[in-house]
Amino acid sequence: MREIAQKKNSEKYEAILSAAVKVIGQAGYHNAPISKIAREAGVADGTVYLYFKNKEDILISILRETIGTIVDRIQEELPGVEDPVKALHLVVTVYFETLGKSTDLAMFTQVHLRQSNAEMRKQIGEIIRPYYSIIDDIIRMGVDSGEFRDHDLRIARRMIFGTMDETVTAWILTGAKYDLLSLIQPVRDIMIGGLSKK
Amino acid sequence: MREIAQKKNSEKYEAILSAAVKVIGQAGYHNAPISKIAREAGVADGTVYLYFKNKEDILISILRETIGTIVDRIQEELPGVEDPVKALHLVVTVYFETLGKSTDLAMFTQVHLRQSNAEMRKQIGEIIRPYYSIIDDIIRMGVDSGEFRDHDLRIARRMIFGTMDETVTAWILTGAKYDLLSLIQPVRDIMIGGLSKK
Amino acid sequence: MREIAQKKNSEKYEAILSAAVKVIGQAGYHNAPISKIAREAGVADGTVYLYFKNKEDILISILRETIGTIVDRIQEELPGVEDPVKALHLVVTVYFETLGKSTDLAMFTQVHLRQSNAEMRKQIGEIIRPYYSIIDDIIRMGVDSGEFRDHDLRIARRMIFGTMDETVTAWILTGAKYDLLSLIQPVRDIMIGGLSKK
Amino acid sequence: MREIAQKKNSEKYEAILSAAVKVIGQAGYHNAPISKIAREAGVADGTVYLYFKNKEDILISILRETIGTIVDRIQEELPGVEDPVKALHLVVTVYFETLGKSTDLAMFTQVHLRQSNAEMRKQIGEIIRPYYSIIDDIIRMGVDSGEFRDHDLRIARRMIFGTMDETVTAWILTGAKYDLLSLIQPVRDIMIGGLSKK
DNA sequence: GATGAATGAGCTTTCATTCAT
DNA sequence: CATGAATGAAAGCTCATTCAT
Repeated sequence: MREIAQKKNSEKYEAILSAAVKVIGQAGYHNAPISKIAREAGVADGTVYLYFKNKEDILISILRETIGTIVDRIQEELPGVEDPVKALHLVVTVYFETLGKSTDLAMFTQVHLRQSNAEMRKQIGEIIRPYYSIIDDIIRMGVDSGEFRDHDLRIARRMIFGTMDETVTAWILTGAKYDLLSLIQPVRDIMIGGLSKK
Repeated sequence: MREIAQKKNSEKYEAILSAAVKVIGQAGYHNAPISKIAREAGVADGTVYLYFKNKEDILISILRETIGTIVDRIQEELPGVEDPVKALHLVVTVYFETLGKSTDLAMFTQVHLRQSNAEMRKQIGEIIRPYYSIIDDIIRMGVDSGEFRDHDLRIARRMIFGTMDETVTAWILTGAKYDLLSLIQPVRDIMIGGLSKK
Repeated sequence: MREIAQKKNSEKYEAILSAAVKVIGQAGYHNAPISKIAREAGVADGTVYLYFKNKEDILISILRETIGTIVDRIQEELPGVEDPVKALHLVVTVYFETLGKSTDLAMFTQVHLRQSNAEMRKQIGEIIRPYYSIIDDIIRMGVDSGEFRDHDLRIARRMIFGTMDETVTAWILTGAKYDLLSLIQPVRDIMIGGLSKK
Repeated sequence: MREIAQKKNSEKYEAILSAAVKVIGQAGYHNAPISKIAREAGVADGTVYLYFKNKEDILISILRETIGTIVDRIQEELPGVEDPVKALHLVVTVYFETLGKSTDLAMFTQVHLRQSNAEMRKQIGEIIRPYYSIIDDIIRMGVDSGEFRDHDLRIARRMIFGTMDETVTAWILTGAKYDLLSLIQPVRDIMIGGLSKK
């Protein structure tokens, strides 16, 4: 098996990933043949396998890049934020901004990524972990500062993540007819309500 | 095409449905050939098509029965409940109880049901609608009674549904190692926090 | 295997045959499931097998009855005809009248009957033989009377049959928009031309 | 869907087509699984779909090539022929020579091609049209030269085509035991008789 | 005689992946 | 590095036929 590592900055690697987001986002994982992705990327079918181990690897890679981008942005801006409410605002903002910019990417993340088997879900879980860690840190920050009640961390995290997730899914599945960013404030508020002391 | 209607109470219909929950729940929709479901149900492949129009119809039917059961139970018990907090408690309880009883069913609902195409999602949406309606009614009840803040209905609903959904998904994907029912109280509390006035 | 003989006059036997002509005539042999024929005939699927050995047997039986009717009518009227031209006129007339009356039957005979395998073709050949004999007799009659040239019998027969066949096929495949009977005269004339001495 | 065009000169394209003529010619369209054709052609099942859209496309393509060859040959030689009788002779000759050379091809054309549904018959009709045109032209030529009576064009064409068709069908269905070419002369003669003035 | 539920063989088509060039 | 022709396994679905009732 040829080496795939460190091709990740190649032009074709990026082209294939973009093509995959578009094709899978619009047609779904099981209606997105490699040949279609390759054509969209302007490469031959076989070339895809020079950059990705297999079709699943494409799915995973997209998620890794997407979540990577989100986590990077948050970790870059978060250090300057001391207010847990503002921190949560940042998390929601980055999430909504990233997915709100591209319906293909949103469809991919919220809908088609779900078409995965057990092994892939394990990998997905690991990729998402740093994102969860950030949320956990914010909750802890709020609890320490006395602003939040002392919730079970997992429950609080799931409320935050579940609310964001459901909001974006509903947005994309109803046709992305409004600006997702307009929901940052109310979504953050209802979360804060759930977390805060009375 | 032979008539499929009103075979729904037949023994074989139930057998196929149960087999499908089990096989799809464990292997996933796209790794669950009809032949596997049929074998599990103890019938011939062709028999499946005497009871279901096609493979998608099985998926939809399972959801309809599951959500149907949940909605029925809630609508049966809800009329006697006047406190919105208790009403929400009921909703969470029925949801967690139903899915907490069968990991196959939970896997099916939380994970594999997501493996659907555009057309199926439309049907799924219609089946789930009454469930959303119940949640909306409870929110309105709370707002009217002055207990809840006057949230955007959709935001509030998504927070409630997203939180429950994420909670069950996390439970099932981490191996269903604890009793889902133990989370009813804290999940309800964090939701109420998000909805309530300070 | 149960006895099928002598059921041929039964009401259900006729009902199934009629239904088969209609269903096969409209949908084609391979799009005419037994279940569809049975429903059209108002009987259960299994009942068909009390009257016919299998699906092919239905096809054969229809042809036998149709050709039988045609041959019977011709043989009934032919003895009074001494002019070979008039005899040929009779043959064409009966053929066109029989098929011109029912587009389902015409589609069946001219189009869908062709969907047969080697074994069936053998049977079809035997059923059609008496029809060929009649045509042969007429040609001989004309040759004996000095009206026709002394053609190779088979060639002449094929010209006659081929011309009729092609005429009816063209009529039915172009939508049966005109009266088939209007072609009796010109078709007969061109045949006679081919057969006659200069 | 990958491009199929212009693969028509490929070696495999020809191999599949030949295999299809053989397999369908011997077993019939509905008894000729793609797998059998592929094996006969020495390719994998999937390869067939690189060269043909689907199974019907194979049928149509064979006809197109066959009729194409016949029409091409006739149109090549016809311009030099001014006698309508000789022209008709040419038409019969080319038809009989082409089909007389290969019993598989004859079986295909005369028997199994009939196993088609409505949509395919439409396409078949269009492919055959130029062949009909040639016959029509010859008839007109004969009428203009005063050699033929002024027949209804369609009747005359059907007599010609029906006679040839029936002749070849009878030849192939009786086992191709004699040389089809020996029938050119008598078949032509009986046609000419039908067309000519007394 | 009649029913119709049940069977299971069989077929077309798709597509991830490989590998000779 | 790149190509794209070729592969062949895999799966959903239909339907002629049987047989217990």
